[in-house]
Amino acid sequence: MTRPPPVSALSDHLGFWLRFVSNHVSHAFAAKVEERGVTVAEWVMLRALYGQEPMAPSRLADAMGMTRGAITKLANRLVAKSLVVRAASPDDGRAQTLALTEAGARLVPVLATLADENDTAFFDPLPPADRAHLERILSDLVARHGMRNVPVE
Amino acid sequence: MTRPPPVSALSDHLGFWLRFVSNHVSHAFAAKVEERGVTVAEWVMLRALYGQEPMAPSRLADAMGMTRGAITKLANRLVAKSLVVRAASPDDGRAQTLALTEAGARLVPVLATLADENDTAFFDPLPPADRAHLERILSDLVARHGMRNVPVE
DNA sequence: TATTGTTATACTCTATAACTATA
DNA sequence: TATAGTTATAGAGTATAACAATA
Repeated sequence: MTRPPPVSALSDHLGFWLRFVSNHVSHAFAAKVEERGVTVAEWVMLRALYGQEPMAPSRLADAMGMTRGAITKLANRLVAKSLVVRAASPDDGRAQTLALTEAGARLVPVLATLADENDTAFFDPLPPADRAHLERILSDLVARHGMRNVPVE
Repeated sequence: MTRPPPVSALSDHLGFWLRFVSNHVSHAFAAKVEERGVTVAEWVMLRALYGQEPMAPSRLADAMGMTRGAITKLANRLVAKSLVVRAASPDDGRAQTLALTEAGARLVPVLATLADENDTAFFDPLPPADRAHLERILSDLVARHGMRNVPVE
């Protein structure tokens, strides 16, 4: 019987550790916002609409890096929860707009506070120099690789 | 009309940047392994089985941080692709084992090379000191928060 | 009774493609 | 004919709970 050739382990990759930590932070945040009845993707859409004029779904699709079909589905859920309203565009019969309801606008600061708290709980134990360094390295990577899509997963 | 109170932006959180970068790396890797006909979760299971004795699904569930139901589904797909085989355990009539087929064992080094290349392409542009620092900070966070589950998303 | 594993169900997120209505 | 948006379908991932077989 032949021995299996040695191959790299999952943990040999920086990408692995990045995903490990990122998933942990995201899952903790997801659990918090779900107590408020929304998912992370829904939070991202609510935040994108907050303080803005009614917005075309296609603009949201660009901003969130999702297809228009995905935006429709997400918006449907938020409309069903009475956090978002759809309206026909006055100038273009094809166009729709999405905007927060009053309840949606009230919810965003609550969710933003949860996001603040989640981040604080997770990263505050780090020495301040490490936090700053992490932030700089990550934004460096974003710039180097020209990343654009806002993550919602 | 009342102005909306100012709230933190998505990008004010380190968790946001972490997810941003992590998703980018993971999606690039997912695209690569999918050319070989497997998903990232399937790769994680294949790697876990590589070079090991036939393994109980429940052990894989622990190792991968998934439920037994999820493991069954994942294993079903890999069995259908002839990369994994199921067998009854000799000593316990309830128990099953999962193991790589020859094709599965041949595929793992190929996928491991893709993982190496993906990581290199993404992180090599960083100054070596930054890479080392990033690695240290991430493993520090893993330790501080007692994270255990291997990420497969 | 407890445990192993499978199956069923359901929900989120994703993408592609067909379709409707309007420009 | 192009564009805006919706709808339909499908697949991957997640989880819970019911179930069968065995211990």
